[in-house]
Amino acid sequence: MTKTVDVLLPLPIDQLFSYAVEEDTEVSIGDYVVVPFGRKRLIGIVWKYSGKSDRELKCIEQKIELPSIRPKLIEFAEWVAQYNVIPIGMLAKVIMGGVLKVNQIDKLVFTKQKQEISEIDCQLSPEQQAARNKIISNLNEYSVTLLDGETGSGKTEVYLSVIAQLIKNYSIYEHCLPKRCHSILWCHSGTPFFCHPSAPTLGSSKIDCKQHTIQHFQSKNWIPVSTTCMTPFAMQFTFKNKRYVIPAFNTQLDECYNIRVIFTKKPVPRHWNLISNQYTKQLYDKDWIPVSSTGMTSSTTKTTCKCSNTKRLHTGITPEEGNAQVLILLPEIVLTSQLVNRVHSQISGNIAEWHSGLTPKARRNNWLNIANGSAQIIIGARSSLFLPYKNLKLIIVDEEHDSSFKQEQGIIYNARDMAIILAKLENIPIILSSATPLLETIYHVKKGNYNHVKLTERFGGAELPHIKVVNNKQWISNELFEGIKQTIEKKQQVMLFLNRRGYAQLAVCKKCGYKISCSNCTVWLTYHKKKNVLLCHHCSYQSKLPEKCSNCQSEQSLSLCGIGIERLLEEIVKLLPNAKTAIISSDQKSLGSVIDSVLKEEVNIIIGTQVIAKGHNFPKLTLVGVINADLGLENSDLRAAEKTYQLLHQVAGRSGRFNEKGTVIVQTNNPESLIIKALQQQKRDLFYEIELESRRKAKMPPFSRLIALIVFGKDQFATQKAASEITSFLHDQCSATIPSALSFQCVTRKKELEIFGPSPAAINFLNNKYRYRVLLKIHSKHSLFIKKKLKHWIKNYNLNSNIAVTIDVDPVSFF
DNA sequence: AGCACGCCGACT
DNA sequence: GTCGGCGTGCTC
Repeated sequence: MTKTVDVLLPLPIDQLFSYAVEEDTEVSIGDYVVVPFGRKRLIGIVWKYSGKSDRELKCIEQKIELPSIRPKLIEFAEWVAQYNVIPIGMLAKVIMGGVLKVNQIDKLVFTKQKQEISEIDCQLSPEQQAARNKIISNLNEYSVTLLDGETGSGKTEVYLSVIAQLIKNYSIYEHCLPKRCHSILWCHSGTPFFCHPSAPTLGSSKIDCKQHTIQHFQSKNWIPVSTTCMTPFAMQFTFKNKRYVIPAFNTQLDECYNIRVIFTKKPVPRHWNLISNQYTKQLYDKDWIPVSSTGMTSSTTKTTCKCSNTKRLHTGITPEEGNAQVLILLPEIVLTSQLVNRVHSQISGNIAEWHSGLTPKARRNNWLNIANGSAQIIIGARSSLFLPYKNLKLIIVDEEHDSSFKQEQGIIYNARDMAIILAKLENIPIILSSATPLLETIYHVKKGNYNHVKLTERFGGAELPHIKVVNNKQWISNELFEGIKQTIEKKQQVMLFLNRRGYAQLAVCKKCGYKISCSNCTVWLTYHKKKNVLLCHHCSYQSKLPEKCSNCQSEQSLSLCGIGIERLLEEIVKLLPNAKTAIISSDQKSLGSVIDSVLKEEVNIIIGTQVIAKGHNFPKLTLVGVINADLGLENSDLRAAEKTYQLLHQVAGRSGRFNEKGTVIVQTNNPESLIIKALQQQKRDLFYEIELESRRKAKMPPFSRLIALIVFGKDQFATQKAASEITSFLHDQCSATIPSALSFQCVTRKKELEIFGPSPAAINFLNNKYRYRVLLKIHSKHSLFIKKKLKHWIKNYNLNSNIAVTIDVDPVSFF
């Protein structure tokens, strides 16, 4: 009987496809294969062994010689797909990273970069040292640690130092290798002692390790094992005069891990083939990989291959089991290259960047480096979670509160949350770093689920800025104006923060009150003076500013209302004609040159939106002006308060570093609000406490779970109807009269689920489509039941309609 | 996702 | 008469 396997293909489908495996090809789970699909050929991943099929199956054409993906990644992908209600095929796409294409297989040649690991060259303060040690003491299993501290307290230094240590723990020094023996085994203390069956030669030849070699490995908790005797069924060895006997080799193979086998330059003994062929194959199947030392000749490599999975090493990829891999997740692409540079200057190791902005060549190279284990530090955005790591040992989520971790387009998932799941599955530690953690994180810290490492000292003893609150009556209040003037006179820099792009929020007719709105969406168009267009910030629709009102035809009646950063710049120039200004917003293509000119002090007033809140350090900046602190609170968003607080805190943190104490002037209409008070008095924890309490009362996350459904379509009536239908379907499914034996369950379910809506979305009409929202609030731990029902309903409903439904699990935005 | 098939309008 | 629009459906 021929073997059949289920293959996952990179298609937006929630389905696996079965294929037959021909006798002479050997595939196992996790391999990349080329399969015929329709009239095309595609690369997919062997996902599982398949059951019987009643149809004639096509055959797998070819196995691609790449390291197969780890079983945990399959588990993770399944989990993510199920939790977020994503078609599983979409995960094949992210795993393969857009690198594996049928017509480019020959390009998958890996160029090796060999780098020695060197010491970290930055000095940690005693506090940072303590934080580092606390984290390092617990690197062997799953744990979540909140690394908490103000901007400038050295969170990055601490985690980089942790990474350097971790990588060093796992790396094997070439110069430490003993010269005289054929092979040596090292296994991690605390793990069962198992040895590679290639060991028998050790029985007769003495291990001649230099003292410092042993010390080196012992200091890293590795224990040398020398075998004295070995049969296929039992093995003995001695360590520190104590004799260990391993009864049956293969029965406990599953438990082996953390064992390194190092081959020396000498050829592997001939009888290895004879004795251990089947066991070697088993080891390969269990993902044991020999670490070959450099200098091994190609003929030796071939000998090694013969006795195992013959094809694995043919691509020229040397598996490097010894490397540990660390993933640093960042919220935004622009931050990755900055961090890459910083890491390069502090740790030397193989660094790979990963985000959607890479060139195809870099993408391919980085992916291969990650897949074969030679990339040690991976700095990436959301999608890097799904890469086929070989030996992932630590995850760091920097700026963990940042809502950019929530992917809103295509597949909807929250990379921060999924990172925690991945860490749990892999049983590895994860560090969440932020000055203003998510409320959820604080909640878990309080409950004792997460560790808390706090840094309280800022770099160079810099003090927290002084925060003044001013009533928001003018765009630029007198206090702020005076502040700017004084700061410039002192030859320091000012940053003005206004979270609104463009020139004016909207154009309104003075005669009839008509407001110009987008023709595709129900939003007002924003006037951008530089481009001289009215622009829709949701669908990018553009139009010219009309001469006369399109509603009442009166000429010259349009008035521009509201202030955006372009207008703010104009006002500043009016007030301070000699000021040297720069503007930073997401409308610009390259931020780098602007940031450079700020650092070179060619600029003394920086005006910007959101983007300036993140990451950039300007040493000469001592005054931050928040033009309108209330902007984020306009929409009815569950997290509005939290997000606004985080943003303002983050912006305020830009002010005053090194030896200058900074000032922040906040203009607001609600000086008495909790957010502003907490910000002004620097009482972050009080804010969190009150906010948590209000969430508890409203039974909102983290005290419940939310799922948002967005129903959208071109026909308003049909869309509304579909939204009502899905709502009543859910009502029926979750509270209907069900046979009495199950009734208890149903009563619970009724209590467990609340359904709100349908209601027109905050932006009722977007991209030419009408939108309705339904919000589900789940009070139990498990939401899978509902997700399955939803999936089913959508699958059937979409068969004959123009209506689409997106399912947003744990929504972050609510428009 | 692609890429077919299929069923109706403006053209040599 | 046909070229071509994109609505629907399938891919092991």
